[in-house]
Amino acid sequence: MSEEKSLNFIEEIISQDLASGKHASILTRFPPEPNGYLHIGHAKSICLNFGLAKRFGGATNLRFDDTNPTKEETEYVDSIKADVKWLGFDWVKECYASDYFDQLYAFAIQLIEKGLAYVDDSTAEQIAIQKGTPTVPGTGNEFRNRSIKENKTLFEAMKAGEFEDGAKVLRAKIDFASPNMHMRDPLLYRIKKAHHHRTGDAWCIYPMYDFAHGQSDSIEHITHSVCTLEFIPHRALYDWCIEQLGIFPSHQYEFARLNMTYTIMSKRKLLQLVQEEQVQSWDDPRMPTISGMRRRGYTPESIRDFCERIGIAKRENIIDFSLLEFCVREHLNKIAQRRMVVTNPVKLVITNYDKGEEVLHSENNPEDPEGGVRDVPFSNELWIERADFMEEPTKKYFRLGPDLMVRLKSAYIIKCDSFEKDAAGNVQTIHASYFPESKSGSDTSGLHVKGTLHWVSAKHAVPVILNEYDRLFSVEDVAGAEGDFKDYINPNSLTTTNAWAEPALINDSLDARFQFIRKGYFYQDTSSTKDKLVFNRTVTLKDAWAKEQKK
RNA sequence: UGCCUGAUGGUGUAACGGUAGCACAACUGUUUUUGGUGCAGUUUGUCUAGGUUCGAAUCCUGGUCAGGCAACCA
Repeated sequence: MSEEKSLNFIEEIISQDLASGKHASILTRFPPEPNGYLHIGHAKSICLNFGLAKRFGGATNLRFDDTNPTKEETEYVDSIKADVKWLGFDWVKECYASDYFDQLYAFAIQLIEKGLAYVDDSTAEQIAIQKGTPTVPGTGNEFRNRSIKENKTLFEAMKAGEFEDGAKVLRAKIDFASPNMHMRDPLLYRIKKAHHHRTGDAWCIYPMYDFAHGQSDSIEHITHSVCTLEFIPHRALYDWCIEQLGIFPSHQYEFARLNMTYTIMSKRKLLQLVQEEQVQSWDDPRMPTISGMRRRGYTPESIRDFCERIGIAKRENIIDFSLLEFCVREHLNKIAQRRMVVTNPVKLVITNYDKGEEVLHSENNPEDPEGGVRDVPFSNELWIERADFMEEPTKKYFRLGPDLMVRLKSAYIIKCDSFEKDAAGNVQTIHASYFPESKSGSDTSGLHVKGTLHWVSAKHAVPVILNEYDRLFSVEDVAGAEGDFKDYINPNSLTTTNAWAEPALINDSLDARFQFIRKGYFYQDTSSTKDKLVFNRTVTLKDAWAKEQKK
C-alpha cells in the first residue's frame, strides 16, 4: 500500500461536499484582472484551481475580471491565455465579467427595488470620513434615505451618462456599525466615462469588484471560489449579495498567496520595473512572470512541480527561491542535451597530438541511455576555461596546473607540461601532452584522474552569447524590507558574455533545452538567430567547488 | 486598545487525542569521464502559561507575536 498524499484544507472541504451530496460535481475558476502579466504567484492559483477540478473530476473557467476599464488591455488578456495554456491547462469556458454587465445592472436595480441600495452624491473624501474607522462606527448621510423611486431614477440617469465621473455612486445599504469595514455601505457602482477593452463605450458605469465577482461566480455556478487571504473580509459581502439577490450560492475559500525570497509578487511593482526600464519587458528572464520564466527556460513541468511542493495553507509564507531552482534542475537534468561551451577561454595546445583533428563522440544525456551521441571535433588547439587552470594549485584543486593531469570530457587524459604568460602576467597558452591510449570509451591507459574539463576545438568553435542571470533583488524579503523596493535591485542581475561553443549547437532546434556541461542549463533566447546565437542561463548547476572555495 | 486570520526545524508542509513525518536548504560519506547526477546518512522543530486526559502539536482558558481589515483598485 502506497501512502496517499494528504489533502490540503480546500481539498478536504471539496471531498466532504462531494461525499455529502452538497455538490454533484465541482466547478472552479481562475479570475485574473487583465491589467498585467501573470507571475509565479498566479501559477500557484492556476495549479490550485485547475488541479482541484482535475483531481475531483470537475472543470475550470477562465474568467477575466475586467470591471475597471482604465487599467485593462487586450494585450494582457492575450498574454494571460497564452500563459495558462503554456502551463498545460485548459479551461472549459472563457468568461468575462464584462459579459455580465447587463445582468449585473439588473441585479443592482433589484437591490434598489428591495430598498437595499441607494445613490449617494457624496465625494470620495466625504464617504471615507463617514465610514468611520475600524474602532469607530460610521455615520452615513442623508442620501441613505432617498426613496426607492428616486434611487432608481438616479441610477438610470447614471447609466445614461447624465453625470460626470465621481458625481454619484451606487451603494449597498447594510450597516454603518459593522465591525467589518466592508459592510459599511460598500460602493457597488461608480461612473467612469472610459473606453473598455471589450464593451467599448457602451457603458459609463462599472460595477466594483464586490458587486461583480461573487455574482459572476454565481452566474457561472462556480461551486468553490478560491482566492487569497486578503479577501477574507470581503466574504461577508460576497455572501450578502448572493443572499439578497437569491442567486446560486457559490462559496469563497481563501488560501495564503505565494511569496518568494529575492523577488516581488506585486503586479503594481512589476509594472513599475517595466515602465522604469529596470528590466527590458514583462518577459525579461529576470522577472518572476510566467512569460519571463518561459523565456528564461523554465519548463511548465517544473513550475507545476514547484506549485505542488509548496502546498496550500492559510499561513503567510515565503518560499526559498532555491526550491524553484531545485524543481527546474530536477526536470532539466532528465531532458537537457549536454553541450560544451567555454566562456572565459584560455588556449590549450596539445604538443604531441599530430593527427591534426578527429571526430569524437559524446553522449547527449548521461541520464538517458536512449539519448544517443553527437559528433564533437577535436584538434591540437583547444579552448578551456581560464578558471580550470591554476599556476599554483591549492589543496583539493582537481583541475589543471603544472604537472597535473585531467581528462578532457569525452576525449583524452592530458598532462600540463608548461604554460606561457603575456606581458600583463596573465596565462596565455598552456602546453600539454595527451595519452593516446586514454581515449574515452576505449581507455587502456590505466590512468586515473580526479578532474574532467569541458573544452572546444579552437578552429571548429562557434561564437555564442550567454545571458547569465542572478537574483533580481539583493535581499531575501524584498516586500518586507525598509524603504523603496527599488533600492534593493541587484545591479548585477544580468551578465552578458561572449563564449565559444561546440559546432553542434548551430543545428540544434530552437526550443531545445541544454546543459552546458559544468556551467548550467541554458535555453535559446527569443532574440537568437543562426548568425547570432544567444542563450539564457535558466539556472546554474549545483556547485560544490564554489562552496569549498568559500571555506 | 474594534473585527478577522494565523503560529510545527533555516524554509515550506503533514500528523484530524495515540511513535512529530516528508521535501528543500545545510552538513557527512559514497559512486561518477560534469566538483553535476545517483545512493546512504547526520543536524535542526510543536509561540507561551495554565487546564482537561492514561495520553495533547491537536481539545479548553489566558497571554504573546505576526499578518490583514478604511481605495469611486482587484
